[in-house]
Amino acid sequence: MAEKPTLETVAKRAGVSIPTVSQVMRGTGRISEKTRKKVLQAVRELHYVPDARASSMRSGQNREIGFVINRISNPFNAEVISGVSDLLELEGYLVSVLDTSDDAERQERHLEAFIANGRGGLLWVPAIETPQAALDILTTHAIPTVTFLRRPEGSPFDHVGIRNADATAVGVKYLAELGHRNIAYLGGTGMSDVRRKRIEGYKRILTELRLGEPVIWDCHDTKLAGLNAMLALRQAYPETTAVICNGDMVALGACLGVIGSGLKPGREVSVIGFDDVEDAAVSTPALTTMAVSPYHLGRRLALMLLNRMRERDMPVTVSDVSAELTIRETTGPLVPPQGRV
Amino acid sequence: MAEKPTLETVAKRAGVSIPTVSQVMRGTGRISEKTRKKVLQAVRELHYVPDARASSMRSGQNREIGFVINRISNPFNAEVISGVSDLLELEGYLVSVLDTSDDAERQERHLEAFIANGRGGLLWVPAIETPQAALDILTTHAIPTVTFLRRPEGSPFDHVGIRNADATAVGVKYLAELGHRNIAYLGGTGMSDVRRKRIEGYKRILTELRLGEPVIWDCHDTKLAGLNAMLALRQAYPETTAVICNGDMVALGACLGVIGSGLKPGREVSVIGFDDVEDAAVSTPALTTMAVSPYHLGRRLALMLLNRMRERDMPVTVSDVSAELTIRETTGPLVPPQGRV
DNA sequence: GACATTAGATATAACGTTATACCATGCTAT
DNA sequence: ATAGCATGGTATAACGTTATATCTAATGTC
Repeated sequence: MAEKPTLETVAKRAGVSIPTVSQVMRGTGRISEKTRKKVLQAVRELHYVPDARASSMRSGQNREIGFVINRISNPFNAEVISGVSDLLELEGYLVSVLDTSDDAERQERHLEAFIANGRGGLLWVPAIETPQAALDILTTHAIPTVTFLRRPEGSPFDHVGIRNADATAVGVKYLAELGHRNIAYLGGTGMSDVRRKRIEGYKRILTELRLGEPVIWDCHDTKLAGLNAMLALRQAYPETTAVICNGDMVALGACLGVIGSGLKPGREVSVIGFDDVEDAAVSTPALTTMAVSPYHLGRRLALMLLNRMRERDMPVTVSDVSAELTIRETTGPLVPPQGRV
Repeated sequence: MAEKPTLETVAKRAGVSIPTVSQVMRGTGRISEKTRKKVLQAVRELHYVPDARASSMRSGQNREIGFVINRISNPFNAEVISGVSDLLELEGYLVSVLDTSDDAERQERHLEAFIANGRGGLLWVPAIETPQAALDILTTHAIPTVTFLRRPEGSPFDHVGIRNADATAVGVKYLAELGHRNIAYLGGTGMSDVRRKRIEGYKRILTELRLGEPVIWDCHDTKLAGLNAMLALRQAYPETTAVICNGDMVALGACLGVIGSGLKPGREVSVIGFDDVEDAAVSTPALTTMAVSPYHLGRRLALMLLNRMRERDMPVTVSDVSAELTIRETTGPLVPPQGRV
């Protein structure tokens, strides 16, 4: 039932002034060992916790960092969050995560709330249909921001991403070397920056290697959607013998679809994923995928934000890391439809 | 480069006083349509966003709610977060998520930060080794709190959980009816409230049905851990023909382990999971599991917090929902080890 | 012994809001 | 004409901190 303790309460109990308590809490100023002890004692007794709002308002500093992300539940994102948190917490920051579900309106609410709370910095995976206004509001409020994965048109922010076009090309090329000629791109909806780049790489290598016409099949980024999409795709384009997917979840679903058709991934149909989530190595058959280490990507992301926060007028940095072709069991040489060659 | 806009800036530009702007923003007080228009115009021009810290400090209200959770990346938790967010955002609240990784020290930092920011309410999955002190600090600061899944000893908070003991007993009983006599409990580490309850139910039904001695096998709550644990378990107790698992991830891993031994889940070894995550229905073979709807659980959780926030001195409520046996393909009648009966 | 220096503390104002109380008007009723 | 009352707005203080300036002893210097 006790009143919420404040600096004043503590000061009274310790028999000192308010600024003294404040200085003890922060370890600044000149304080004798004797009064320090007295104050800390009072703090303990009252369970005093400084009010971060008042503090950050007055000092203009906030050790809380926001991570506005498109889907918390995506395992890839979840691992990124781990990497980010581990590094930032070591530096004394706190990371709180806001999920937009890729909904631009929800995202706008979150960004506003973020600004309203005067947070120290922002990590941001922009929602797919992010309007220019969202960028503007962040710049006018001078929020240190680093975007992740998706980089909106004309963004003035630092960025950590993936070499999507190159990675996809590498994957398709590998499939071509295995003898596949009808290679589809499976997964994703709408035209996010990421997907556009990947499809760009896909088309580029297709024409470069003089393979067939591009086949692009939309679906959401879940296993179930991948499963259904794979079935539908094989119905529409039965000549397809290999797919490269927009993400591991889709790829894992696609494998289930292949199995469901009585075939075997890596035999009749080859499947390549993207991300290398934990499950990829563990599922059966183990998924061939374009691997990036989400945990380390998270650390890099956090690091870049720290730099930006320390040096507000650094030139804008864009850091794209490459993905590595990780060959497992869902890819294999082309086998002719029936009988032997 | 413009200064950060405040009520003062807006007031000056609109040619009115500070309180007037404040009232327009909140839609309170008596304001003529004419000045309202003027003020809103100025707000738009300056991209003014109210400072939530100042506001919540003065008014004692905070529309931000924290969800301190043990593992964001757990798919079950991720779906709960969706349910929570959807409901609370509809009510005008903002949900920010903090991940403890089941680490008591990290959890303490998060709870302190939570209090420091004077958030409106707390949803909390306590870390496994949560000390009494963590409960104390929340009560002394009078934070409206609802715990989820795990209920610490002597907790004074509202709670939403699962009828763990009963659910586990139902699952084991079903396995027994299929003819299984050697049924192991697989998964979990340490003795969280949840696991204790489930094991309690497991042992109770075992003695009630006069089945064999309990076999309890620890492992972390991931697919990979489940896989390895299953292999080890079969090594140590080859007579085991059925397992009930601490969670779907473990169960899915266990199935992989069974497959890896050249056997088939639902045939030689039956597996039951817990939670019914999205993957459970989609994996092959589809997982039999004790289903609770995480999304709806999340909504219920959110609702309970809202009640508590509105009515601070309501009696403490504990709401345990029951899980439903959802039979799919990983359970089947006992088949004798070799040859026919 | 006068003066500067330092250690150890404090008084005061400010951060951007909102709650409360108050003050002008103009209008109605008598 | 004047009390009474809405209507539309403002002055002021307070929320809990921290930055800045200031103050008092005690110590050191010559």
